Amino acid sequence: MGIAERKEREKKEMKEKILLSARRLFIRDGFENVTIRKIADDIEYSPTTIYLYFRDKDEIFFQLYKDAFDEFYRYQLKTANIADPVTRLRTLGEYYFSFAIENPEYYDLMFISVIPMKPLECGFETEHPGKKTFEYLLNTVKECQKSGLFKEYSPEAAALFVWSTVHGLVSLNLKKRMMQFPPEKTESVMREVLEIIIHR
Amino acid sequence: MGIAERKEREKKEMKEKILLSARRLFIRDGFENVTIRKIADDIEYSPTTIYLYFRDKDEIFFQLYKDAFDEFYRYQLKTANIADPVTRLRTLGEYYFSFAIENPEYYDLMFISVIPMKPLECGFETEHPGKKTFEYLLNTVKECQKSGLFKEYSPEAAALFVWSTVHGLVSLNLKKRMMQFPPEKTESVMREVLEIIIHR
DNA sequence: TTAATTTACTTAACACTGTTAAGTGAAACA
DNA sequence: TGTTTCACTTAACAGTGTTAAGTAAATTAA
Repeated sequence: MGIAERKEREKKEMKEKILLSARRLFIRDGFENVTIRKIADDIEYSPTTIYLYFRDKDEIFFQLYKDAFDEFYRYQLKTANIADPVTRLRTLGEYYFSFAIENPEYYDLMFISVIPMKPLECGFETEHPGKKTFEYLLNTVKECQKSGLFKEYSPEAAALFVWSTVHGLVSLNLKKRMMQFPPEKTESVMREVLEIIIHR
Repeated sequence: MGIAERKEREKKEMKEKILLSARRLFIRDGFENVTIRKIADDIEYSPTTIYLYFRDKDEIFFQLYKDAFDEFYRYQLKTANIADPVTRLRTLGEYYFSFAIENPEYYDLMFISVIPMKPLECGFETEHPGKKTFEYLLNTVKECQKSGLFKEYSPEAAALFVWSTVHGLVSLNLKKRMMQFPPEKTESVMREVLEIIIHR
C-alpha cells in the first residue's frame, strides 16, 4: 500500500511549494508585502488551500525564520578554520555585516521584526534557532579572552557587547537611521566602528 | 471679522485632538494596532473626518515621530549640567536605556520601524528630527576625547560606536532577541555591556 | 464493477484595514 | 432672504487574514 506514503510525500511537496513561493516573494517584496493571496496566485491554488498546510500566516513565516538562522549559521561557519580567535572574531563581524546587507529581509525577520509566533508554541527558549549562532560567537569571545581581549569582562557580556554593536550598526543602517552621515562616508564610518569593537 | 481666526483655531484644535487620541492609542496598543477607525471612534467623529485634517495615516504618525524626538531631546538635556564628559556620557547611555524601556512604542517609532513618511516629502536630511540628539552625543564624545577616551578614533565613529552599542542592546531586548539569557540575568549583563563601552 | 466514503480543493463570505466619491445640513456671506 | 461655502457623514472600493460550506475526484469497501 504505497498510497499513504505517496500522499504523505505529496503533502510534504505541497508544503515545500508554499514555502518556496513565500520565500521568493518575501525576498523580492519584503515581509509586509507578502499576502496569502499572492502566494496562492503564485503557486496557482486558491488562498484557502494554503490553510490546509499551514495553521496561519505566522506558521509560514516562522518556518522561514528558522531556515534563515540555519543559512546564517552555515555562512558563519566559514570562519571556523581561522586559527587566531581575534582575526576570527573580526571576520565574524564582517560576515554578519555582509549577511545583513545581502539579505536585508532575512535580517529583519531574524533580528528586528516581531517574531512570527503564536503564544501557544512559546517556551522554545531552549531550542531557539539563534542559539547555535550566539554560542559560536560566545566561544570565539572566550578564545579571545585567553589571548587578552575582553579579559576583564564576563564572556556573556563581552559576546553581547560585540553582537549589540554590530547589530546596532547594521539595523540603524538598514532602517535608514544613519542619514546624519553623508552617503559616501557611511560605509567607512561603519567600518571604523567595527575596528573599535576589537580594540577594546 | 474674527470668524476666520476662530475657524483656524478650531482647525488647529481638531488636529491636536486627533494627534492626542492617536498618541494615546499608540502608546497603549502599539503602532500596528492603531487604526483610523479606532481614532475616529475615540474622538467621536466619522473616520473620513480625519482625512480633512491629515493627508493619510503616515502624516499623523510622522508628527508623533517628530514629537517623540523632541521629548527625547528634553530628556537627554537633563545631563547637560554634568561637568565630567565621561560621567555625562555614561549617564546619557543610562538615560537612553531608560527612555527606551519606559517608552517602547516611541522608541520603536523613532529608531526601528519604517519611518512613516511618503517619498514626496523626502529630503529632510538637513532638518532630521534626530539630528540634535546625535549632535549632543557627538559633542559629549568630543569632550571625552580631550580627556583621553576614544582619542584614537574619529569623533563620528566613536559617537556612532556608542550609539550602535546602546541601540543594539536596547532593540535586541525590546524585540525579544535576548532569550539566550535567563530573565533574571538579562539586566545585569546589559549593564555590564554599558560599562564596556566607556572602559578603556 | 459499483456504491460509499474520504480527501483535496474551491467558492463565498466575514470582519477587518486605508482611503475616496458623493451627499447633507448648517453656518457664513451676499 | 437667497446663495454659497464648509464641516462632516454615509456608502463604497479594493485590499487583508481567515473560516464555513460545498464540490468533484480519488480511494476504499461491497
